[in-house]
Amino acid sequence: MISKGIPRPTVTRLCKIYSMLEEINENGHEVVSSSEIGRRLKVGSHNIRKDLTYLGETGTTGSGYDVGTLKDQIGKKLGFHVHRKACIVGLEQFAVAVLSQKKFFSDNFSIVAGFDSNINRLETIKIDIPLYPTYDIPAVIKREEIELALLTTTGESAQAIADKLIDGGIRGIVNFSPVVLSTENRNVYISNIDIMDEFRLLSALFFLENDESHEKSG
Amino acid sequence: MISKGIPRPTVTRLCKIYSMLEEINENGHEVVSSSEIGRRLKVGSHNIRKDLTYLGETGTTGSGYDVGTLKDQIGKKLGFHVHRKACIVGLEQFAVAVLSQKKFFSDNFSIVAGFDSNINRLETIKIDIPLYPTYDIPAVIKREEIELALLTTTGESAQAIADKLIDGGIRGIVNFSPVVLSTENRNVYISNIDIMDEFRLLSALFFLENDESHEKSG
DNA sequence: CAGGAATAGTGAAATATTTCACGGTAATGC
DNA sequence: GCATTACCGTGAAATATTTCACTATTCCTG
Repeated sequence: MISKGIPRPTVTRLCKIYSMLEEINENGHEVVSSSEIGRRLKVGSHNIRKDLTYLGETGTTGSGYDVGTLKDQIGKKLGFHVHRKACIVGLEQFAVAVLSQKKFFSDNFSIVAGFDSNINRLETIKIDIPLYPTYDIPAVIKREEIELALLTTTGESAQAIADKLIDGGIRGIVNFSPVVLSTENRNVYISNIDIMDEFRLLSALFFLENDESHEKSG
Repeated sequence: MISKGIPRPTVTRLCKIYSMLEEINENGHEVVSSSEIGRRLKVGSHNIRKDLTYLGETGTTGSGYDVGTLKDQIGKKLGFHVHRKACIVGLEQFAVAVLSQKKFFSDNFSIVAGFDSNINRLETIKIDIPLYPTYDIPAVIKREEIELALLTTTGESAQAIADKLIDGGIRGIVNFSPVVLSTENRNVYISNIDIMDEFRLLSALFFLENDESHEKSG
């Protein structure tokens, strides 16, 4: 029983490491060290090695990790070998931008449905995934066994849409609308992404940096 | 010396609380309790109250926080009273979607410049902010005293763009390209946002949830 | 204005996470 | 094949963060 309760920060880093390994692999490198990974992620190599211990027997050599093997091990541990279906709700500019990226139709995920409350938009958009009105959300989620959703609607409708998604049995929602979604349902994971919040966080960080260096000398 | 070294998780939550307070304020509510905030953020009320102690004398009553006052206090502590200029690099669909949102031109931030390596695109886009080619990045950043950047280019050019931004003296970068940016410069904060990574994280979380509930009973 | 209910503030305890230090293993060079 | 170097794995120590328990304050009701 080596593996048990992987800490959340570790899971987050493993996901990033996985992405990085894909990238490294494309560039033709075959081995990578914990310090190299750490440098890229701005995290100590200790931390990376610790993270990797949660994979069980990491099966690595005494001189770096084999990129392909490590990627597979992370993938197996975190379930990336299971292909998952996703949908996108809200079909305005932002959604179109996302849908134009090929990677959302290969790899581990594929977007298999789009929803919008504006029926007219469904007909004018030229995308080769099936499009539905939002009232069909629960039915389509169930029928297609969709597990993930990318929510790009306005703040006003976001919570109602989320409720529909959850009603259909969605497992994860990436929320790009500017409101914080909430649900009592413990089976659903929600990731709220808000550019304005990111701006705020960054500006707070460098603001506090100055602020706190004052206080150190006081 | 009540205030000192606010923990990073606390800063992150305070930013979210700030956004939430703006929202609550619009809906006309005047007071809010720690448990209400916690419920929305999926965090314990203890945690919220602890977070708020970092504001110094929070000056609240024994029955909830005054929404406007609390917002101002967070804003003052995190530096949101200082208006900051931002720029956007990469002017394709995603950028257009962002630029159509009014909030990026009011409040605490304003986008005052756009950059793209494709000179032709600069002329065809109809947006009322000044547009420049990417080689002008350092000069414009310095001249306009831009502190934040939203990076929406492809992965290939992202790091080179980031270097230019940093060269110009940028303080924070929100990176929407799919590569993890890195810099040795300790004065620059970078937030990497990758939708694919979010999908991975969410799917890992619910995958592990099942996995770990097995192990509990074993 | 007294009693009860709801809520904030906070030091201390409990937990979680990161960092460290060091033993051990594989490749490299002589 | 021996020494050197670069690296991983990991329990233990150090830190950071969250949770708790309890006191004090305000509001509400009668």
